[in-house]
Amino acid sequence: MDTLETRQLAYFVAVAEELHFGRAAQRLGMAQPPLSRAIKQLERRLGVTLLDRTSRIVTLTPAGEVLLREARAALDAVVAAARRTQRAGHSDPRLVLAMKPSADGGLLPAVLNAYAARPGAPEVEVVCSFRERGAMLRDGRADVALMHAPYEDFSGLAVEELLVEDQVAVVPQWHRLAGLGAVSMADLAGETLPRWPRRAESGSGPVPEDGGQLMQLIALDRMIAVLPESVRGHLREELTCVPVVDATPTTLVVAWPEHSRSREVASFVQTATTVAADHRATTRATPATR
Amino acid sequence: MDTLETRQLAYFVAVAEELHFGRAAQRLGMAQPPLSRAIKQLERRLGVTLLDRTSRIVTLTPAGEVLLREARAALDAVVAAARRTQRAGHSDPRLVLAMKPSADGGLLPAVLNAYAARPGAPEVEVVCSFRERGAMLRDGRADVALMHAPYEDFSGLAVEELLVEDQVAVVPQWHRLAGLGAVSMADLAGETLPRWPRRAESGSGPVPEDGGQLMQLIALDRMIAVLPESVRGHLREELTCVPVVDATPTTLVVAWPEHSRSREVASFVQTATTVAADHRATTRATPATR
DNA sequence: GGTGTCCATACCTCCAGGGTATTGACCGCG
DNA sequence: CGCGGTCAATACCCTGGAGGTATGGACACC
Repeated sequence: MDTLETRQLAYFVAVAEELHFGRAAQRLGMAQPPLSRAIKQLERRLGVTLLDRTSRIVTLTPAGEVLLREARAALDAVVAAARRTQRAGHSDPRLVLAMKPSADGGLLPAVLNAYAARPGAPEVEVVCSFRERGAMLRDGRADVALMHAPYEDFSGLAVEELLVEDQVAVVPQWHRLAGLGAVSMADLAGETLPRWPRRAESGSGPVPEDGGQLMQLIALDRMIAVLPESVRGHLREELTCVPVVDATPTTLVVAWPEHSRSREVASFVQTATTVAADHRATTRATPATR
Repeated sequence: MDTLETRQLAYFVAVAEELHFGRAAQRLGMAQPPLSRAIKQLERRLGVTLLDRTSRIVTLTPAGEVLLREARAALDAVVAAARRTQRAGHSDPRLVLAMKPSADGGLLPAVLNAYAARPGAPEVEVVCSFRERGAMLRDGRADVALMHAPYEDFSGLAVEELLVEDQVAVVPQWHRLAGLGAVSMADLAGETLPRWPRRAESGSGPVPEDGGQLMQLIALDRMIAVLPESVRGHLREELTCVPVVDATPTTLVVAWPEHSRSREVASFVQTATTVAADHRATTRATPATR
């Protein structure tokens, strides 16, 4: 038996996500009957039932859930292959760095300068994405990313630690906590904290789409947030922040797709780690400048 | 533009590996012209030249090298998806453990017993592979593997350390080093050591295909080997071993495919780590039993 | 220049993937 | 209980593209 085709995987993912052949077909831009056939053929090929369909409702079997997970990963790998190849071929070598806005730990400028100083270093294109950086690495839209452990999913990625940051609570200046020198997590009880959806779970409460929106919500006193202390440099006037003594520290890491150890990526990672090491040394020497 | 098909990737990999359209077509079980067309179509689709062909010799462009790497990974992911799905569906849940023969650090029996004692634990099928365990995890032939850091490629895999082992030199009993209480790497100068081909490099010297063959070669005085000390328990009569004081210690790890965090795998990993911790504790209490 | 090698082109065939129309199972509702 | 509504499955047709054969054309070696 030869390997599955990506088309089949994409079809299955669509159906598994919609749990509805009609809608899935619509989403795929095709009619429903061929889709039904394709899925059935896939099941025959694997010798496994993937979906239980009672002409009223469609559900995933355990095997179907496995395939959904695996198929997503495989499709990511395929589109990543295409994208990386295109970028490797289309002259103009650029390194795409993905990051969350204002989440560079304050050392991005230094890193970019140091990297640009390297002989033969390509131009670095910085793209900002609030909650997609892992996926961007996996599917080839980005080459390296700044991410925060332990809050993100690093499967398929290689990482190198840059620096450990304590966390601070970001609050409006007139907030009850604003004057305090430090607070603990217990002091935050009762406050609305943002919900970071790990995997598209629709929980209750607001889900900020980007950093600006988050800051806006905080300024409006709708919520407060616990963030790495390097946000201090990026706060708008009416906000301030208070150290949270017992929040687990967050680690800024540089991440890249595991196998693609290109010269440019390796060089960037190395630059970033050395700059971070310097940074740690100097801030330790002159602590708490603010 | 929609995604590449696995067929195209497989075709490209074949050509890129053979660097010869005729042989690649033969290997794929098809005629040469359609293959040429398919590759050309792939290049058009990506907008990138993958191969330089001068009607005499075929070479990979840089972009082609990128695609070769990426395509292999993507194909692995696809076949892994199929295999894991089949295993998830075909009743009879078994956990497949891949290991190198006699490379269990002496704690496999305890791990298997402890795991079997867990309620609802599936049967464990142990498969031995001398130099394919990483690939077996990546393409879904195995669920977990015992591997040795830092000698293997762990990209795409998650690992958990089990135990650190010092290394010993395995030599015939009549060998000049056999009587010594310990040796250093310098003492091994001039000896023939096995070449472990990382990625199908054909270096000089013998390349043992499996452990038995290796031991045979040692017994025939054709070579000696530096291995983790837990091989002591598996040596044939005419061989002995000598600690190598300055060899970098090797770490026995349990590895599994990064995203497939199934209950069974997680449970096995947990069992293995606790058993290993116990093992470390007891061997520290009663050191050097042999 | 002849010959062998090897990739590209031209042209044909055929099946698999896709479309339309319809059936059949299941539910809700009057 | 019958009626319409919703979906997936089935039946049937049709077209594009994957694959095959024959041949051309570039290049090296003798």
